[in-house]
Amino acid sequence: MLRVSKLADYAVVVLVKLAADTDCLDCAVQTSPSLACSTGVPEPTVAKVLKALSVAGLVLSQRGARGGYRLQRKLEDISIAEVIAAIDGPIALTACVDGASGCDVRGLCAVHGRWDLVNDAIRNALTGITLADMREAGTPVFLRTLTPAE
Amino acid sequence: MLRVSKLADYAVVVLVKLAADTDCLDCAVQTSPSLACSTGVPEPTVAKVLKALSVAGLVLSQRGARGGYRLQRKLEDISIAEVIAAIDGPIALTACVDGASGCDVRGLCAVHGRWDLVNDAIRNALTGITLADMREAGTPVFLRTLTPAE
DNA sequence: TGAAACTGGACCGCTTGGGTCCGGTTAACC
DNA sequence: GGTTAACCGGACCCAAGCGGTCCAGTTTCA
Repeated sequence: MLRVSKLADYAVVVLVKLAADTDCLDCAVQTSPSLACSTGVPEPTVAKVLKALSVAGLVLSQRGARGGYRLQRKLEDISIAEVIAAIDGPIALTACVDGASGCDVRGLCAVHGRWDLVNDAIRNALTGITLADMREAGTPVFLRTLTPAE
Repeated sequence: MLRVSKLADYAVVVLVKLAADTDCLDCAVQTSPSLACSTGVPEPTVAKVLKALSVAGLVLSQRGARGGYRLQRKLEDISIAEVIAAIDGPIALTACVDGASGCDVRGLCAVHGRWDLVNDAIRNALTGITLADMREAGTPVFLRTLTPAE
């Protein structure tokens, strides 16, 4: 299904939320419990996401009392590709990308190493979209008549 | 990891192989056992892939003795997006795409409905690549300047 | 010194993809 | 007309990975 993990989805939500309340980067930090509350994502999950974003250099963490997280860069400077890579690892569609690991039928494979083409296309597409683009839809907080269509 | 399923990977391999031996569409069909042999993919798996490709209209199946499969269109007319959609279902990165099903925190979600942007970008990227492009790898053609965007 | 918050790791259940198997149906061939 | 070869359409099982949780440790502020 070519899906992105839920964690990556949460990461985008959390990052946008993180920017929404602290439009200046040096303002007060936000804690993971508060982010969990404002996003509706369970707190331990938020913590896990923030941790991954921290090691990836997308957010800054501040330990101790009055600690928390804040954005390290502006939303405009963070691409979706970076977020996905931070959470789910490098963007690689198949196992046999650049011959990394055991493609046991490589000798027979008619498209060996050609997924790189697809990978690059996807990567370029994701790099071209920033978190700021994602936020645009969210700002009208009365978001589109919540039709619980089911 | 934004991965594509192995089945979709196999599908591409099988389709390219299917075209390699029958460059004219009306030639003899190929059976799933023979495709399994020439691609190295287990036969039941090949059969499953071919079945899915058949219902998607990418290959034609011929039942009975001397039956088998053949391409319904040329490789140049089949995009990677179609193959992935045939195997893994519609290309949708997250569950909440176009509000399909239960995003239980939709009211809080700051990027509600914005993944469509990413989905479209991915879909366009995948639609622009055909199976013929994938096949080119068989010959040592360095037809691109594959600049990894990172 | 205690409380608040991040850090790092382990852990677990569930979903889902990958793979297999079997009976049924169709069509060519003898 | 019977046999055989191949697809068809399920059901089924196993393992890996993901989502989610928990806990002990560390850091910092009041």
